[in-house]
Amino acid sequence: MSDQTILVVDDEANIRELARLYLEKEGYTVVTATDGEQALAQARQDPPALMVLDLMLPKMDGRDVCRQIRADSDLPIIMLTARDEDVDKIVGLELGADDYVTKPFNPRELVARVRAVLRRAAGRPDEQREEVRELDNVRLDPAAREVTVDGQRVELRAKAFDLLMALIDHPNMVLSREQLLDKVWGYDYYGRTRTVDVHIAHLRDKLDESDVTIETVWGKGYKVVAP
Amino acid sequence: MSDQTILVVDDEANIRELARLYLEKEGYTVVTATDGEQALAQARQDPPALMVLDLMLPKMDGRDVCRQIRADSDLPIIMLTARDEDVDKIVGLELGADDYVTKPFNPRELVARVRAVLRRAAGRPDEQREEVRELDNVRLDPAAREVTVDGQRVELRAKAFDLLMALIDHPNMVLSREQLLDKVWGYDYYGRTRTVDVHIAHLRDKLDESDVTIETVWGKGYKVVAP
DNA sequence: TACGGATTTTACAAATTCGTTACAGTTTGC
DNA sequence: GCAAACTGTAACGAATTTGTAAAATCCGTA
Repeated sequence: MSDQTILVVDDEANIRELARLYLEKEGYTVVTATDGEQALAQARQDPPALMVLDLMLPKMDGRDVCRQIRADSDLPIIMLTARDEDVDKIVGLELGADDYVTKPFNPRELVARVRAVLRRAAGRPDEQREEVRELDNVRLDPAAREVTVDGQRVELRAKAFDLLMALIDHPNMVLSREQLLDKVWGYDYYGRTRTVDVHIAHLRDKLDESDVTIETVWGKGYKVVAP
Repeated sequence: MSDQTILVVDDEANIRELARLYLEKEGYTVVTATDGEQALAQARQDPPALMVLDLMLPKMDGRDVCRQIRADSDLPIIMLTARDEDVDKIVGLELGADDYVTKPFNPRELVARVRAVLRRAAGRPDEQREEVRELDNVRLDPAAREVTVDGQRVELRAKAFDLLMALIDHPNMVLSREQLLDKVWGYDYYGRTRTVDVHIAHLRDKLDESDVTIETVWGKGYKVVAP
């Protein structure tokens, strides 16, 4: 999660500040630009981890900024658009943005999408988010949704699989029940945090042949460790 | 679940009581206000963990209450709205509420949303620096919540861990018991300062293999030193 | 609609931590 | 040296957190 920089590009100050407020609260570093040229210059000079880009901008339209960026980079881009915009063109071939949020937007949704896009992009430069994870003798294949221990297939239920993936993506890092709910169940999940415990128990049961263990960090959450 | 207070603001008594009934059943403490001014006063004087706020209120509209609160605080707010209200504005830019429930509402849904919003709010607690600290042969990793001495894992309880981190962030500097209570227990902690002593003793016990020692500065506090 | 597995909630026991207190031991100022 | 102030620490009860089995609910499929 090493602090990632988000470049927010919008000509309205209150939108920039709203985005800043929520993104910084989430631990991101936020830099801003007010027009297209500035955005391009900024992105070139000090590439952020992701760009939030308004479609309508002074000096250079958001479309053009997006195209220029896409001409030579995979920098993740989330477009801010009007509700009646043709979304297919934005996210599709023509512009190639990674996602979009319609204005006026719910800042929590923006944060969720930023997180999702970054997660997708995280392993992308060479590999996909579908990349196979390996931790010690545990191997997790997202595409096949298959987990093996020492090459031996282990059957996991859907939630257990996602939970293991969330944990294994941050080995040796404590993840709180809240974080796990956000990652696995979604940020808008309405349920009890104890649900996590039950799935952890199930997972431990399934992984008892493996060298990977899920440790309880008392009062904080869980983490996965390999000896 | 350290009992959390919910402030329910609505001018209709039966709505307040319905909300109270269900929220109290869930273990929350409920206080109420009947108009906007009262709500603001109440929220300022004794901040609740979350506010359930009707959009239409006497004296001061729910919108204004929400804006005023948002002007200087992150207090979670759930708005009660009519079904045909423009939800984007409420949760989005304009008001910045955390969630909304349409009237007439299903009390169970209200409870679920309260729970979810509180969970999200709890998920973003104290943002300490996540960098690894090292002092002599002691290494402290906040993300893993792991301390090692000469590479050897040392198990610390939550409070001991936080205490060590607070001390190690200011090596050679005397920190008073009050300062430590502020940093580790939070500025609003109400308790004996001697509690610190007990945890210091525990920490010394755990760190006896290390070169780092916690010195008592008589009448002043403690400091951590490395030879 | 009934069935069956997956998921979530619930309930309770067990484990663990925490704050306080009490008292012995230390240090300081005089 | 002596009293007062301060600190170390063991012990204990209370509160919190966790593990887990069992019940309840959800959900897709036959």
